[in-house]
Amino acid sequence: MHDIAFIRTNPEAFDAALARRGAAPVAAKILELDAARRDAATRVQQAQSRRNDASKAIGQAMGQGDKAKAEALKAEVAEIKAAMPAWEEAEKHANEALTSLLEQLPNTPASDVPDGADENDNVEVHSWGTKRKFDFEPKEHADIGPALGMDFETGTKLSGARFTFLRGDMARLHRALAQFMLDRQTRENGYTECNPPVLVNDDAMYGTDKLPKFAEDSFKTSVRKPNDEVYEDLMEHISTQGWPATQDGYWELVENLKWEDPANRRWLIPTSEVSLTASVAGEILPDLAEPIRMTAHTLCFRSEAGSAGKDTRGFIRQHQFEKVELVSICRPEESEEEHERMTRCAEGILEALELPYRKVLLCTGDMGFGARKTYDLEVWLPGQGAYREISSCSNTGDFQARRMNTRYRPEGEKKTAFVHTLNGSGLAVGRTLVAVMENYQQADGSVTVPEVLAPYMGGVTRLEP
RNA sequence: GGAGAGGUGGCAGAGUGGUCGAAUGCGCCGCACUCGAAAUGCGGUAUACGGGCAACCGUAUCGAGGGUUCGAAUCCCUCCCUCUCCGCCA
Repeated sequence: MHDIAFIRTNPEAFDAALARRGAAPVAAKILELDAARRDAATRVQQAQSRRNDASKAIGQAMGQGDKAKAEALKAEVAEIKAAMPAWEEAEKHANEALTSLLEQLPNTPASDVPDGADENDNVEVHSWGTKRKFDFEPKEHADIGPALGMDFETGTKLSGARFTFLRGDMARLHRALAQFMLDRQTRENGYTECNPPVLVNDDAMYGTDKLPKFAEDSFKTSVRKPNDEVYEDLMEHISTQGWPATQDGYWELVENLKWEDPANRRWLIPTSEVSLTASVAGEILPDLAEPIRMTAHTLCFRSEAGSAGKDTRGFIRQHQFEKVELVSICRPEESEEEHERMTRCAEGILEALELPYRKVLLCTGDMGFGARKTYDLEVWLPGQGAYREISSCSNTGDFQARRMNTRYRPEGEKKTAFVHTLNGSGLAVGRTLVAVMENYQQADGSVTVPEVLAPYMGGVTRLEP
């Protein structure tokens, strides 16, 4: 969410910043709604003020036993009150219009983010590692996986496309990767291990800018309203609109009733960024002398609604996957440094696993909705002969903090200020498994286990067909 | 799932229709006393929005939302959450 005070004083700068992301100018519309909102609010407040004064006077008059005066004042208040609902409505409408406009606008990019339309305009910051020379044709993970316990067919049988069933040492290797990442981020990088809910409410999703714009990208639990509530809805409809003319019309009406209870539905988190970041929603944190650093290894769920036909083969793009997430909550002046640090913490995993990668600074056109600056880490996949995203580290500035109202008290200051929030993958476990398979594959179709994982593999050093 | 109790400031806790943004205590900040500290005394101590150069003023907020009323922390309705007991359960 954007700072309305900033837009008021810098409308051109605001439009210019959003234009870098390809958005049409909106500042004028925002200011118009803002002015309408404030005008209505002021009138409401003035009316309330007069009402409050009169009500106090009534209390005093009654205390002195002056009934006539009290009655006269009551009549006056009645008049004041008559004018209020119209302004209250006006304020409410302007407010809603303003909010629904603002919540659809992406974050403004940081000044050092390159302009660009899509991933082709991203800028490589550096690359690491040496691509292995193969004395055979390296295969894609999807080709060597099935013989090693990566069972796509059973996943599909149970749950459909984009679900996979891991067995044996393949499942163990997957677990080992997650364990290794989590241990590394907690023991060496100072993140606090967390185990958060993976089902969250609307507020958590909204605060981390996944709602309202990206509802289709997430799965949600559907909770039915109690039958008597649905019945009430039905009766209300019939009492206002009358009975449907035909039996079919009746069934259609029943079909179209809102059976879902929005208050009790939960979203399956698309990333534990949601749970970890929203854990500080609504709070005023002491002084943030040290950033709050949290990590969690969780399941993540994505409907992949916009990716039909993309990466349908293999383990790259699943509806359900695991990720070790990094989240930092820090002071505004420290977030850039924290962003670099967080990215380093993710890079450290790839380096420990000796997986070649490159670090990419995303251009304005490729950044996520809430980000003001993002680094992607792309791992080298020799089987595919391509770099593929394995981590994304974003600084959202105060964008999420405003949405979820998370503040801190700067030392020595009386006023609170919004925190900055950052999130990054450290790393996506499934894609790391893919990278290990493709980089550590042998001519006979086996895969050797990276050395750093030895403590987690119980003596298994190689996945054999 | 059933029965009951409850949700008030940083914390504890009073307040059941009026001058209550809210007693009191603790905590915290400042001042006084002191060589210094403790103890004591005095004063201060929520958040957001709007207006004002500012001092400051106005409005809202007592779990959330709605209602009654001239006026709601207080009365009514709905929901959420916490605690206790029973049941069930990994």
